[in-house]
Amino acid sequence: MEASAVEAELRRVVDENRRLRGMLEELTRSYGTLYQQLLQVTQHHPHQHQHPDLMNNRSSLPHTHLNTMGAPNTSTRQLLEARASSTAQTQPDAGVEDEASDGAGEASPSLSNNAGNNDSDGKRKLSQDGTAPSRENGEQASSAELPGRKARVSVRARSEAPMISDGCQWRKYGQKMAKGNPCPRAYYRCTMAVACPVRKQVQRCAEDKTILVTTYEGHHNHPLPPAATTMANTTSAAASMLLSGPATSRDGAAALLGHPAALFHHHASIPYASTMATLSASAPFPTITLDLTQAPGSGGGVGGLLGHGLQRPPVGMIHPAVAPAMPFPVPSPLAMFLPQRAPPTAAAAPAGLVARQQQQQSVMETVTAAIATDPNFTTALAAAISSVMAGAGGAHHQAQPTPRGSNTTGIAGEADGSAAGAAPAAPTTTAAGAHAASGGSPRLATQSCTTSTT
DNA sequence: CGATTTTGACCAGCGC
DNA sequence: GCGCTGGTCAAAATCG
Repeated sequence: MEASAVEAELRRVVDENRRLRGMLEELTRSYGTLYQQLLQVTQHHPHQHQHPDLMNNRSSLPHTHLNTMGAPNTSTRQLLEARASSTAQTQPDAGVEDEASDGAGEASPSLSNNAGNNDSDGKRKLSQDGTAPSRENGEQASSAELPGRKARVSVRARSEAPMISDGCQWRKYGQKMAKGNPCPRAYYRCTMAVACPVRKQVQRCAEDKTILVTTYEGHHNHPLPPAATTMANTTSAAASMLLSGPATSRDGAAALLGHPAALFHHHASIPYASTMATLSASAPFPTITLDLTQAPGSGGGVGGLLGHGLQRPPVGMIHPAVAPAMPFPVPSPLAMFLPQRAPPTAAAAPAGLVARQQQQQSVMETVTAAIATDPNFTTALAAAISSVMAGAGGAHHQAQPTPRGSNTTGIAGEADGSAAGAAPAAPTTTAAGAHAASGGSPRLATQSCTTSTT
């Protein structure tokens, strides 16, 4: 009896495996189709905006927004289609530009409007931004953002270094002791351009000093190096998501809390946010936190994903300084947040080229293996795909507490107890970090999305 | 010597 | 109005 039961179960799993495989293949096809369409669109619509930020985004989109996804993504297609239509309706002047860029987000009213409306910058603006018409003009391109709202994107990453490497040049302009944290908070501004408005705060987590919390604010008004492009896209897109959310809501983040899928579908340009994003609805500034603290080996969700090889991007996107140290290639945006390690080995670059094809060929096998080795993951993947295919209405935002025990994600299962950070409502900053010890699966839905798209 | 960091002072917002 | 806090300035110090 028992043997037959096991056999039946095995058969069921095999069938499920086969079914999922088919779904993945379908997603792969969809991805390819979408990518081709995107290429066509970008080719047929030459630059219409001179804003360097937008230009930068456009050029980087195919790689950073799609490739880093690492896998087929029907929702991305849905996103682009939806955005293409919405763009045509709401921003006829913008053409397809916004479709390829981060759209309203990139124009980031958060900063542009801040430049004009936010009084906190008052006097400094006169001295710093007054000479930077590009900032004013370029970022005023977008009117989608509500005035006075200032989005921030917080990134949590484990790092021994005083500051994570994100590809940009920063100059420290201040340091303060923040209340409730023995570690000082450092203030940096981007120095890659004279009047670049981007600033960031760096502070170690009070609970776990190995975690470095970097908060970005603003949008670069200059071209970015490749290493920084993805980061900029990610943060700006995340910020735009917060700021361009339902206009009727006082807080876009709050609105999104109930629709995590909206985050994913509406802003697929946030390649990783769906994996570990936490939205703060009540903070002075709408803040989205990208939690990258759960590196491989820590038992965290992200590590679980990486461990399963599901976030394999094209090797070209691998951060050379980190990739060699990772069990699997890490998307550059992730890699750049990881603790800086020794310089890349000589074998890193060539190995990447060689591995590229091998990876593409073995992704399916890897996924299959992952599914086979983690039953929970199977369920998670199925649920994720189902949720994606069902549209944006089916998921729950991670910030909404999920009943304990409903551990349906393989990630959560693997990270059960340690990384299933309960971030109920996340009142202030980020509660999704590895230090969040309470159970639940607040990231259930968004992780599922990630699972299905990476 | 220019760029960057340090650090005390200043300012604005907010709560009481 | 006052005090607290976060954020920034800017002179001095330090670095390369």
